[in-house]
Amino acid sequence: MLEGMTRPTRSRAAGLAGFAALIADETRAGFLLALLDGRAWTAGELARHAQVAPSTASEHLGRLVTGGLLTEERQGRHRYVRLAGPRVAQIVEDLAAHVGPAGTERPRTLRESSAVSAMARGRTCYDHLAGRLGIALTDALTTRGLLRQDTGFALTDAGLRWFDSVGIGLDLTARRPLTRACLDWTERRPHLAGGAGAALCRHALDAKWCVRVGTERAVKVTPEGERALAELLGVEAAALR
Amino acid sequence: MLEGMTRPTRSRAAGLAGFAALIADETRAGFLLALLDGRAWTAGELARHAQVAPSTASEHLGRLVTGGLLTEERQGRHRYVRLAGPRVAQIVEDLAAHVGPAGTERPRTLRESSAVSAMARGRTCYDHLAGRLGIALTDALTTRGLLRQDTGFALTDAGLRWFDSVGIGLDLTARRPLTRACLDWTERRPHLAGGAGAALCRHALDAKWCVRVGTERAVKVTPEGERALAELLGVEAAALR
DNA sequence: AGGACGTTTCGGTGGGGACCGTAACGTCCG
DNA sequence: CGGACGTTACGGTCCCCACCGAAACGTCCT
Repeated sequence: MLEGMTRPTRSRAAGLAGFAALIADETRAGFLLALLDGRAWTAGELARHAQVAPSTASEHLGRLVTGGLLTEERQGRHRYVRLAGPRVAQIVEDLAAHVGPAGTERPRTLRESSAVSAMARGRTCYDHLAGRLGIALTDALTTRGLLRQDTGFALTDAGLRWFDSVGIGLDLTARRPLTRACLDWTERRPHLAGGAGAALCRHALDAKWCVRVGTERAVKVTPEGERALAELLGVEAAALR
Repeated sequence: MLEGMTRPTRSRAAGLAGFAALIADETRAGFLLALLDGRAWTAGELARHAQVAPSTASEHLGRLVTGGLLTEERQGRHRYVRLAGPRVAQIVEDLAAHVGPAGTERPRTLRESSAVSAMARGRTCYDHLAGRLGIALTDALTTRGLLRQDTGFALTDAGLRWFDSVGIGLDLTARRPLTRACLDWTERRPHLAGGAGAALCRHALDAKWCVRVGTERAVKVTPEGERALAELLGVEAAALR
């Protein structure tokens, strides 16, 4: 029996290939990685970032928006784009994390080197915290019995109370899962993502526990942040450096 | 300041794009979807499945193996390939699930239609169970308090005892997470994956709770399986049809 | 040994798409 | 109103790569 793919299977393959093709271009991949900071960028900013002509960037953005990876907002003569949502961010993260170890190249200049080490110390990963900072928080939550990792990756009842006591609201009714393990590509270990990770990150930035540094995704912990994290989670300052 | 991507960032973009390019071809995507059944296929089988010349399939397999998506085993004149591991399977699943709703096309013939409905009823998803069967098991575990989904996606202590009592061994020391939510592209809901999902699937096949049907990933529940699932988890037979 | 079969290598062809420059279109602002 | 600026539409070029067939290479079996 000359058994080929049935048509629905073939159609699925075409869809999968088409979707992957949106990411399978260095310029578009650069856009997506930049947009992993969770903010909105203009077309021109992305063009300069990826070092291509504005017309080229415009075409790429058209494809990414049509393909559902990005959403756009027009404001005057500007075109702002951002990742279409947590689902898309997660896919890009997962792919980037899988590639991470192999695709890494050593920094050559001082600027590059310090940018890399700032990213490794702490950064945002779309809407949650990553890098050593993200790992330190995840570890602290775990050792204090607020987060369980042995049977999955879930907050405990004590963890729910902790978020409440700190004043970080969690939406337990959201369709989005409350916790999710996001693999860190600098630390090679999972850190807290999902609704709770996003809420924690938002609170950390609002309460000035950490602030964005530079133009990219890097963040650094403030002195107040060190105090708060030591008091609330027993995080040692050394783990944040 | 003419701020472009730093070299490490550029390199990450190239790596991400290169990896995505491995999936961004309809033939290779078809291979990967076929291999999501978790078994090893020969080069010729995949060539016929995707309806390309053997030489073409050979080239594609070379790229997928080099790129780390597949592993190969040579046996005599045969070249067996399989997905390189759960991590790769998860990435393909996630991408396919994200594309799923848009890329679907209606079946035209009776054969196609019955194949589709068999897949929707129950199938393997690399190493765990999916389709209505996977959902039914996940729901049953949840309503019986063996699996918690509200604060993440994790087995409870009662859940650990349940697996033990049924005689399904779980490796609590494995690097791989015990539970993970895998989004089902027919049901649009999460089902149990990860180490526990794989162990459950293996046991279900070993104990003949379900058997593979057809040449693809579809499985169907046996009468013994219906009895066992009703007794052990309170699953009603109607939920499996 | 010899034929059948699964697989691989190689050369050649064709198509898709990434890129740019130019020109046009809107918007903002003096 | 007119110039600066961000963005887009278009035409054209170039390169990459998916594909095939033919031939070669191993392996299995008789």
